[in-house]
Amino acid sequence: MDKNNPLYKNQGIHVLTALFTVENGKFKVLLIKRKNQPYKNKWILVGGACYNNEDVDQAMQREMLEKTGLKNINYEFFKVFSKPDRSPIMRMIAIAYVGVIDCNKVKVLKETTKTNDADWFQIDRVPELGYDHTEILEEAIEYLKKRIFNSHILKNLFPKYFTLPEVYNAYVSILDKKIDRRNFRKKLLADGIIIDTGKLLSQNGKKSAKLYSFADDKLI
Amino acid sequence: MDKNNPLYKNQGIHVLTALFTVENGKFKVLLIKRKNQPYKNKWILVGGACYNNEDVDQAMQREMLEKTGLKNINYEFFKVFSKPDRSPIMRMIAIAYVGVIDCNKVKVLKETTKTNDADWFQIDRVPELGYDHTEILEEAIEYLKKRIFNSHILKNLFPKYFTLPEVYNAYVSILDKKIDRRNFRKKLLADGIIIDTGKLLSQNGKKSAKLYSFADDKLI
DNA sequence: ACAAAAGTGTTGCATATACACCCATGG
DNA sequence: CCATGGGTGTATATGCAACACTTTTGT
Repeated sequence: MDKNNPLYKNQGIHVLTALFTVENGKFKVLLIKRKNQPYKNKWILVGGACYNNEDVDQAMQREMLEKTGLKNINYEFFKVFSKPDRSPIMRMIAIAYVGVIDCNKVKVLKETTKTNDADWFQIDRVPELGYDHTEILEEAIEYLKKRIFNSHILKNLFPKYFTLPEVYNAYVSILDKKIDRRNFRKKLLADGIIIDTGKLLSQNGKKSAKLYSFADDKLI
Repeated sequence: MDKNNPLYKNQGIHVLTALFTVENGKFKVLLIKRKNQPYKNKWILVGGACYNNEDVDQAMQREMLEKTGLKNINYEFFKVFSKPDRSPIMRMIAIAYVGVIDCNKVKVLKETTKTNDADWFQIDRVPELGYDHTEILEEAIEYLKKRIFNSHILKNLFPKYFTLPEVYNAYVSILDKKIDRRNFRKKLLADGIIIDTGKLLSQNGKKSAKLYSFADDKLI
């Protein structure tokens, strides 16, 4: 392995996350705006370099903490993006993740050394993104839709206790289609994804809703 | 992105494949023996650098061609390995694939500039490998077992036409457990993985066996 | 009383599993 | 005629999808 062989010198490892939330029934993704070239003033997904003293999962946890202030977030690797020319500066491979959090728990930094804006965008109102991030975002959405019933990826979207209608509405927003409420409840309970806590939440003008929590153990 | 920042300079992208075969009912993996330090004379999985003018899939196809002389092989990415110290020479990330071929179609090079031996090893007789390849091989086997019924990954293990007992025995060898022959046939036909060609193969001392072929279209 | 939201069970269909006997051939 | 190996169907269980009415509460 010759570090100076032009065939494979100056390669870089990047990690990035399509970080989603659901707010008021709207499915949204966190984007940041680049301050400098290349893609100056373009919106992109959050991410950064993988440092030499950490593996890619650790790098993503660090980036997540730096970008959102949150620790121990559930997120999942979904694909490697490696087109040779995906970055105009140098050969850069992207290890891409999907995560879902409660945007109200987060204070996103509007300005950093590299960005001059940050915001949650409704999925159907995302502008053209820098780099190959438009493609990455599309694949991230597809991945999330596939995994939503077989993982705890939504665990950080809700507080410890939540009602069934809340989680139901999140699924509908993300999948962008109707789901049968009875089958939905049956499936999440049968698969042990959520647990009936026995508690009730009284709400004005409505029948009280049961409170559930996510199961602790990991799925597939 | 500063190429000289010591936090993330001198990173390298490697691709490697756990290349499997089944020969005489034995599940085997292709290993090569390193000629030089580090891990001199240790056996490792086949792989190499991803060049700057190709994406990781192209790099793997090129490596596969160089290592086995075969083109257009079905193989599947399964995991990124990125522990900081997995290579003692430099920071090296491994994009890992699984592939399955017919070892009799291949003339593996016994000696190259970097290797002084190459051979197919029965899975239960694999020696301790260099780098983190023992761990990668274990995960590759698990991945293959999971994917074997939902992909065409075995397509290159057989000639164009094959009999049901042949493919059945390969599945049994790889999964290392008994499978019901009737359900096996039903499943592969129902899922459209294999197609009955209507041809028959006469064999000595046995009832003639039907000839099947893999379906062309891609699965999941 | 009624509107709005939350609660809940049953049936049919499809998929997966378990299981055993007959047929062709060569020695 | 028997040993070997290849062929095949049925019955049960499980998982998934379709489907509507009742309860609570505030106005």
